[in-house]
Amino acid sequence: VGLSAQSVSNALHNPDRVAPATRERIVAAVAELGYRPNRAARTLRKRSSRLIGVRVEPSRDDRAALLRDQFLHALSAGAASAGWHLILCHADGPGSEVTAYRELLDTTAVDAFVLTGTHRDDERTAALREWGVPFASFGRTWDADPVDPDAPWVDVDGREGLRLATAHLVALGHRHVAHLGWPHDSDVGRDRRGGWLEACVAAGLEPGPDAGCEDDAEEARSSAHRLLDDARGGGRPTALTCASDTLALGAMRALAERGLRPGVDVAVTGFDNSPTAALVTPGLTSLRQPVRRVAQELVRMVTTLVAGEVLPARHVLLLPELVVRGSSLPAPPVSHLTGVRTGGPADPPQEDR
Amino acid sequence: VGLSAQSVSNALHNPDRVAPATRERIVAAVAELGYRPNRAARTLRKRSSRLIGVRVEPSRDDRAALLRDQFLHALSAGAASAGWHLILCHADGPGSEVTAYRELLDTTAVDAFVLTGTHRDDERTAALREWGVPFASFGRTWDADPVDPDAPWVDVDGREGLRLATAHLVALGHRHVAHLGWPHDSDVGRDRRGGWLEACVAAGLEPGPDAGCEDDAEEARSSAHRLLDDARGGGRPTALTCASDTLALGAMRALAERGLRPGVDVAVTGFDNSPTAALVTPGLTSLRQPVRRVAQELVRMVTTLVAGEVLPARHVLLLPELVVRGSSLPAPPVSHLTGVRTGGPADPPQEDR
DNA sequence: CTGTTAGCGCTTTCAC
DNA sequence: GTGAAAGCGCTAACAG
Repeated sequence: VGLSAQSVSNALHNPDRVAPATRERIVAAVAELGYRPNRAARTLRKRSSRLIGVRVEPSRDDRAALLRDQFLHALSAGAASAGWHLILCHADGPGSEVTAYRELLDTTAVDAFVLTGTHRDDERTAALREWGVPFASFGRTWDADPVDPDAPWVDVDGREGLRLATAHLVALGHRHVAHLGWPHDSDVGRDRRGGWLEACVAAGLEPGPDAGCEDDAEEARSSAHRLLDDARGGGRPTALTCASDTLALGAMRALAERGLRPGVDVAVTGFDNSPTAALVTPGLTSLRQPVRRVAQELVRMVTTLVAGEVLPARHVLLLPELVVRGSSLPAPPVSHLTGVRTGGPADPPQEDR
Repeated sequence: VGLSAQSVSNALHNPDRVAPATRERIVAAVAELGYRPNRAARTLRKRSSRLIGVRVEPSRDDRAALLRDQFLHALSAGAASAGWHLILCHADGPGSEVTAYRELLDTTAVDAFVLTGTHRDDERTAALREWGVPFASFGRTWDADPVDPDAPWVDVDGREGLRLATAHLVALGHRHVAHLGWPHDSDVGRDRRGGWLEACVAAGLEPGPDAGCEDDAEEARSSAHRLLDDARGGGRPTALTCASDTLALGAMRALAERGLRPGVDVAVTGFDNSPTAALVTPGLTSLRQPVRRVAQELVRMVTTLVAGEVLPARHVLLLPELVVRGSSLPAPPVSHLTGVRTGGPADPPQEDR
């Protein structure tokens, strides 16, 4: 346009440093010629790539881990709207994850990381903290470290979720509500179990039996059988709250093996509201995680941190929402001949607030 | 090490241009100092980023689209083992996808793309072809374009899959096998339906009724009801092959509404072997897509293309594998008291060949 | 076989 | 308000 490259750069990034008229001319030319700044050159110069590293974990076929797919999409959407991109980071084991992070960092390939499923004494948070790399985590860090328990995270309130589920069951008249959760050394598991316990106590009920097992449908099946043989809390449980959809689906299999109908004979609730929950018959009552909002918050956090600004809130705890389907409702599905259905695949469109 | 930067570069990328002794010295120093070449600088100089662009599509809650998650992981693994990385590309609508690709290209952010779910007259393949950008697709391009029907793809043989499923049902004694597929304008749907038809004919059976609907569990439910009311092919269908797990799950709901038991009263098969298939009760017989191999082939293809070499095979068609579970087996699940189970969540570990 | 030169496209700094 | 100079870290091309 007869101007120096510099003015173009300024016009695009420091609009106030350039005469309004000149700027207009430049912007017009940029649009017309379809000019796009070169990412690599900018990265080289600014030592910042506007790239967020995320690890994609291997999926196990026996887990209803579908949340991850939605999460990645939402995260990608959030990043895109802020002019950022996601780069996937591959690590085979838990140990190699830190190595993979280091490599991405050293090659100036990423500015920040988003972690998922952080746990107590997580080596990833420790490493990133030590390196001074911006990051945020989906899931509390559950950090016992008194030095800096302040790693930024966004999480969904599992305790409140299980309180909601349990209260829902109590409202339906259940007096013997059991819980199928994760092992006792799991912070998330303890949190969710706590919600069940609180709701039972709040309703003046003696809590039913509870069990903890890995997030595996087969283990859940055996554990559910044990719970159904247990009469603590006053008689066989008539309702079963589970810490995840995977566990709930395992429990539903146990019910089927005993000739019991989910909802009608024993109410079952899950957690995550995975697509599977809507697809099984009867539909699985579950707790929807506000994945979109989680992702938005995470992007906001890491971009803020990369900009060197201070976070308004280092921890965000969002509320899950109960989605009621047939697995917790006493009425059996109505015949197709009547055209009436009970909670099934045709849930109302899910506007993820 | 008292050597020039150049020799270091050579030692790492053109090992034969440097004296073996010098090279060893360099390699040792590199390891000791933890030197990592800067990605941005290399990209700038070589005009190549070793980045593959992939779009993550929005997930709908009513589809068992879990394959995507596994696929992304496998692709990431394949890329990593070749020294490449995946960058996620976000696009809201189908139109903006091409725009998003263009932007990633213009900023030299990516060297190639991997597409999924390509269809006839796909604007993405058209654009990438026109731009001369290396890409490969998971899913045939079904290209009717006679000019260059040669876009590289990897796909899974749906026709053979439905042949396998149908043959399995025929072997169990079913004589009235229906098919629940996708709309007739879907190439994939036609392909899978063809497999069912062929297997029926090969077994000397009059094909049962068939229906096509969108990949939506609710639509599948109504369609399944219609099929079960249909007596073409000689009597009410006793088996139902479906073009996807989502459809099969919708069909299983229809069965439940009629008081029919999957497997025992009407056999059902799906396609994809999504995690949901293993988690429902009874387990859903399905066709496993060799996702890992698909991903490996795709990475091999795009890296070969980027290197400017010629592809040994531009099209790779892989075979799915039948995974038999309770939904297609006549015996009802054995009581838990006996300890014996029929096809359920505890499938043997799945070594994705 | 090794070192020097140059330049990828951009932006920070500083004259003008 | 605008332009010139310099350099981010790397590697292709060539000279020594």
